[in-house]
Amino acid sequence: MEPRRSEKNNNYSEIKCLHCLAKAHSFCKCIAQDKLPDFSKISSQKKFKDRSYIFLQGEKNDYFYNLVQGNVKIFKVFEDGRIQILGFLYPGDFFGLYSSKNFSYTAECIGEVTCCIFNHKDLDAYLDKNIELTKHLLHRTTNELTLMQDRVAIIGRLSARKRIVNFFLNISSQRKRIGWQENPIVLPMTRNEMADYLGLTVETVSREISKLKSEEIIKMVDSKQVFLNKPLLESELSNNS
Amino acid sequence: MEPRRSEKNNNYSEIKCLHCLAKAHSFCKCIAQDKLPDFSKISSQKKFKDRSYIFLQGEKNDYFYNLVQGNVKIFKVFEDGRIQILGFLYPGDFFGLYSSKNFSYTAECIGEVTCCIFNHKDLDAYLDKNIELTKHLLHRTTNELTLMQDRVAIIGRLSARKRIVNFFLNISSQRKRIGWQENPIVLPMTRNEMADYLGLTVETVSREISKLKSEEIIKMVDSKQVFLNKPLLESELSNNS
DNA sequence: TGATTAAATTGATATAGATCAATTTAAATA
DNA sequence: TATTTAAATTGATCTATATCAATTTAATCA
Repeated sequence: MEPRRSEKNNNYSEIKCLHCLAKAHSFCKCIAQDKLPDFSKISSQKKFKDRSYIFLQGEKNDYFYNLVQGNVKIFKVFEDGRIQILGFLYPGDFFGLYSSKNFSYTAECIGEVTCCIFNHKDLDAYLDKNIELTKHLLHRTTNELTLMQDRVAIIGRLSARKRIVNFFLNISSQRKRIGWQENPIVLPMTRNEMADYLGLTVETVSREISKLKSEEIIKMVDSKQVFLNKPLLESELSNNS
Repeated sequence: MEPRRSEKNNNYSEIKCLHCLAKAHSFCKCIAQDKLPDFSKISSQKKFKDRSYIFLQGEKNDYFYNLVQGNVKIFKVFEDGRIQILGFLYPGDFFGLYSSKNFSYTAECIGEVTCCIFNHKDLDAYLDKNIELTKHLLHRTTNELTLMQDRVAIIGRLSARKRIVNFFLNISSQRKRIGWQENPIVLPMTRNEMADYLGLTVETVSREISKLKSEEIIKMVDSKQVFLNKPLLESELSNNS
């Protein structure tokens, strides 16, 4: 009989949100337990393979995504093939944006990824019923805006060395925020991706990291793990020489 | 007797929104006529002098601002005095952000300015009563975020020339949007401010503008007005040489 | 209106970071 | 485990933009 379980789709429909791993960090964390089954209905979960595209810059944007598992990078591509990475996303981050224009960037999976997918219309209708959620989404979006403003300033005005130092410190505090160890940090991205994120070239990133190593401001645990001498890094940032 | 007019303050209290010049472009444009007197009560209007600061980076942020008249620039200052301008604001733009952290940038008047000022608490309480407004604010903030992402890509990856070309074209379409003439554009800011906005120096801005002039891609009507050869400018942007 | 101050332009030079190229190291795969 | 492929590092050189400095033009003020 299965009266309701299979009514909508194969995504556990009404129960998936109850067991969601990312809920604690997601925009939907403010939804009360008893409202979750209803909320569950307006999204579906989908898995993506390593390096697959979730959507492409320029495509029609009808969906809003919430990252549940894995990492996603969002980036813009220029006519000449140059790339600017806008962000490396973590579980609980949302993307695709809440508006029905075209995607202004591409979203690509780094490793295996699971996302919740919301149709704009459905999400919009749900927001009408839940002002708390709407306000929370507004807060999160405002926060994203502030971070993006920081990046404009960093890319517009800081030297390569300072951009990298700042990048390391940011990763460290991000890790702390979500309860991971803040010191040896892990760089899940390649040097090339770091460069594309910081508005630099691989070579410059590599050279500057080498310098920081030789000055013992950082220490490589292995090629992906970096131990930070935080006081020295902080002083690097406020150093006007 | 004046039973209600002076109840709250000297800001026309309940009627100022009815006559607001900026309403058509403001986040509050979705508020119905009959709800305006109530909405009017949660903000006050204030005038600011040319070059005065509305708030400073780092100060406690208890207010949300909506620009009614004039222009405002928002910018970040670094320890060494360098500046990164985040935006030149027009009537209908909001700033100060809807969140109670510290201001992450400074807001300064360009010319005489009039602002609507909202206390966070009061605005927050009002949003609870008006989901339409909350959603609209979310939309606008999302839009700001998209624009800021564009700027990260532009500053991170485009040459000085392309940044300037893009800047001119943006001003032109912004003017069109608010119903002003889109071709000779007016540059209300100094070359120095342009440089601080684009992550360049004055000298570079000046030189690149001179080149565009000599190549007849732009033509100066006077030092502040620029006539754009739009097709040529557009092709500059997609030019990979 | 002339004097003062600020803004913009132009030139000469320096340099941070890009580009091109080779090598080393690490990761993926047969 | 050896082989292939990709990522990272390092070197040599170039170039776009910054810096320093002088001049011109425009704006402000007494």
